Amino acid sequence: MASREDPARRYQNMVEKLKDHGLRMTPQRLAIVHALVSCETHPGVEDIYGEVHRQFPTTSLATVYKTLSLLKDLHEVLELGFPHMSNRYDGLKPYPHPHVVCLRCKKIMDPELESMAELAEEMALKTGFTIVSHRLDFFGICPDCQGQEDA
Amino acid sequence: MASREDPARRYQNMVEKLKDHGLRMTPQRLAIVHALVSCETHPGVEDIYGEVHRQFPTTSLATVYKTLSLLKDLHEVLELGFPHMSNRYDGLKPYPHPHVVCLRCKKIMDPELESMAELAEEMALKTGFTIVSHRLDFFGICPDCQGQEDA
DNA sequence: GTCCGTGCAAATGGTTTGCACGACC
DNA sequence: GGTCGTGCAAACCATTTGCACGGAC
Repeated sequence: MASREDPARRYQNMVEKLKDHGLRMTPQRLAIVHALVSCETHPGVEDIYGEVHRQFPTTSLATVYKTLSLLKDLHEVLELGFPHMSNRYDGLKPYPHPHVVCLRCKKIMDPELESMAELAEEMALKTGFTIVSHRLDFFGICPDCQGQEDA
Repeated sequence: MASREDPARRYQNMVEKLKDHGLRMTPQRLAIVHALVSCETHPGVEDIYGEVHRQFPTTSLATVYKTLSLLKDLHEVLELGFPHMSNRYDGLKPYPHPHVVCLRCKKIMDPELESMAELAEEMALKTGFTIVSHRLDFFGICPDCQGQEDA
């Protein structure tokens, strides 16, 4: 039973969505979609570019950016922008959810937190805002990096 | 009784902190600190620059950035970076806390939410991360903007 | 055959930096 | 008087855009 974040299913979803919108399925686009669903670690543009470039050495960074922008508009990928590091992308769970970022190795993980929906609700009530999205990030040091001496 | 976010108190705190670190109190710096504490709306660099520039017309944007960077390092101001809009600053509550951002008028407010500490705790337990900071933003439409027709 | 997507290169824009003059202590 | 801060201009750098060729349908 494939979960909602099953890579194969997500791959199909993305391809279908692109086709449904009359967009052409080029090898580069397929490779970008594949890179997105094959990576649990919230890849950056350079990661995706590297992956795609291995298969299609003429691929440009601009194409990666353009395709990511498309998928973002179709709500098939979640873009995580950071002030002091380049964007990271989540194609497996393309909806707002909490993240934990390791400040040392830049790894990004998805913690299990249930209470976000309630928090958004509480927010809307207290402020009168109509909430359309949110962003919750924790920053710290991951278990792997805690053992290491060097800064 | 001045609250912890009292502008006058925050102004004093910042000035003291700067002095304690052997930093010079120039008129520009005082004006920047003043602009920071006089604004409830999480001003952007341009806002602060505008305010300071009114008093000291020779002031440059670079000076504003440099001073903000200093205050940030001293944990006397909270910097809020956003992917698609320029940084906003909070000198009244220079510690991590939730924000609500109006997508239309770019207003930023501080909602009252208690449960963040527990959430961070839960996070640390579940992931093994040592959490050092966090960021929680809600995005939506504020009450003032909900009445307006135009997009 | 038509139109869209690609890839190159140049532009963008907020932020940062280098440097020389002038101001603070 | 020595050092730090300022202000100007140039550098930065991830991301975006313009445009002409080539590929998808």
